[in-house]
Amino acid sequence: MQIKVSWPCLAHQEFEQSVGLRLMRDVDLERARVLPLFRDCSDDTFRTLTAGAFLQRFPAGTTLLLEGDQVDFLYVLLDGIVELQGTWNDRETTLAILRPVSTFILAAVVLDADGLMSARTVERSQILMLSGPEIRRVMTEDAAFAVSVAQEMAGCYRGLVRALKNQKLRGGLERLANYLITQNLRQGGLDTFSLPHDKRTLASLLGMTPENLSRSLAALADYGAEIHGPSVTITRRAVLERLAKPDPLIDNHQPVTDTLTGKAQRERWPLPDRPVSTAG
Amino acid sequence: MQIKVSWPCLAHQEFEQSVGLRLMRDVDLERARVLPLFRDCSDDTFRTLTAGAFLQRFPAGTTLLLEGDQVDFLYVLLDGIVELQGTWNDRETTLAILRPVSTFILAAVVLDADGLMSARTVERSQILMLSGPEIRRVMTEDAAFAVSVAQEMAGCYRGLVRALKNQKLRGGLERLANYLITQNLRQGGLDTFSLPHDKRTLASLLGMTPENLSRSLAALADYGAEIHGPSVTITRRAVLERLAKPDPLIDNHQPVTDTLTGKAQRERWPLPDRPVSTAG
DNA sequence: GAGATCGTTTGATCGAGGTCAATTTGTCAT
DNA sequence: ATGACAAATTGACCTCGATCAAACGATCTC
Repeated sequence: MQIKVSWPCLAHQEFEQSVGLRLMRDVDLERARVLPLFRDCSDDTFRTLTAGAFLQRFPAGTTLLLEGDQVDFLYVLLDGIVELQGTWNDRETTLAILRPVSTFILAAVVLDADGLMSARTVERSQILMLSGPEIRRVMTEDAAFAVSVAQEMAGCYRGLVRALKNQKLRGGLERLANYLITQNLRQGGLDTFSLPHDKRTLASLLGMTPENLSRSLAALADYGAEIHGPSVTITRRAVLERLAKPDPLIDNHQPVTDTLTGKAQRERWPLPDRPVSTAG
Repeated sequence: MQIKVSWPCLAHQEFEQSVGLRLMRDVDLERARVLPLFRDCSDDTFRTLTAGAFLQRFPAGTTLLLEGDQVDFLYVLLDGIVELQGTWNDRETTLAILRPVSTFILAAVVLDADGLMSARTVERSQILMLSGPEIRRVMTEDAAFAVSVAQEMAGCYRGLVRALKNQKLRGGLERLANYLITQNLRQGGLDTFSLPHDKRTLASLLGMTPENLSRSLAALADYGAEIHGPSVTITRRAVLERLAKPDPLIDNHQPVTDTLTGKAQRERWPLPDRPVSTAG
């Protein structure tokens, strides 16, 4: 299904739409262009990459990639929510929840290796798929693009270091408290906000069972946070923070303003679930 | 393909030696040149990077870098052992143990950010230090080098994905069993081999307390592995593997032959502690 | 509206793993 | 050897978090 395009003919378009697959429109190109990954590359590079790319809509619950699979594409989540998960011995854990605009499985693409995690859509999602071989080829020709890839990888890496420290150094209640603080800041810092996912998923992300998450949420009433359904109210922030002890070397509290650029913007990933808005 | 560096004047050399600091000799340059990170870059790039670099010996137990510090250098461990650790709230955990030849804190260098982990020497170590700003500058000019950096980062990233899955999906005994199997394969696969670190460090790497590691080691007698001091003997491999259930998507069993190249070689890092021999 | 289904909550129980303390072993310097 | 110190082991105990089971609530279908 290689596509070599100026622009799609009608028949092509009809076919693609029938399977939820489309070539890229200008609007979509715009959205991709402003990503840190593509912002600095040459027009030529960008054109090459997007020419062979395509855009697809997936319904909720679709498995995009199974761990162990050969990875043929770099995925860019433009709309919707995607969960990255790992499995072993009938156990399953959520490694990250992605919101637009995020890339994923870049590492596997760079190394032409198989994926170490599965990816599935949590909600109906629009995803841009770029040819893996093309990415690798283009990297060797456009230093600026290769640098962007390295920076993106570095950001992802640091996200994972944070996640690992979070997991090894903190207990469940502490992880939860920090998650709420982070989430609160990301959503604007008001005293009341809402949980962005169902609790089953959240529990898996935090490395606990749903039962335990439920109890922990209740327990936070004594520590300045009250939860009713998906709604969270921080009643005594100081108390909550005394429990959570947030640390810039573990928690990334980037408030995600659209104007944010540079190194801060760069460390953008397995931050369990932070909306990184595109500047477009 | 030797690189002629302009050699330091005598006074300079004396000063440097007095603090255990040296510019690089040809032998050292050779060792660095064959690293995946430098193998593909131009002679020009390599010369630029190494000209401003220097080599230093550190005694055991030296803290090279404290988490949160600004990172000015890319470190390359040429000899010895280095531990990467993270801290929070008076707790401490080992994130990786590095053996020659490994680079570390590359992500922080790429993004010009502060380090998320501390680094300290476990044994007397020889370390090559390359200017961070130089690395960033050179990346933009030599696409091949930028690609190498991206690949190195991708390898490190995948190592961390494995570590996180290992931590979240397995229990302590399972982590230990898999550690032994991996270690055994790395050391040649004989039935008897030895633990490469003291048990305190190993416990921290595996995410458990020293007391628990001790008990777990004893418990493995029932699962086909007997441990006496630092010596491990696998008595019934099948039984041990039935407990461990090793998985290529978590455990990297690369036997580290010197001739190994390509994508396998590429995924080389936070593999808790595997000797990556330089091909030289 | 009745029933089915799924996610969440709650309770009771159990096991893994952490903590504290005491003992043993090993290593090194005197 | 002896003593000193650190590492490793062992035991007792307790906490955290997992598991099993049941009840509850919301949503959807019929």
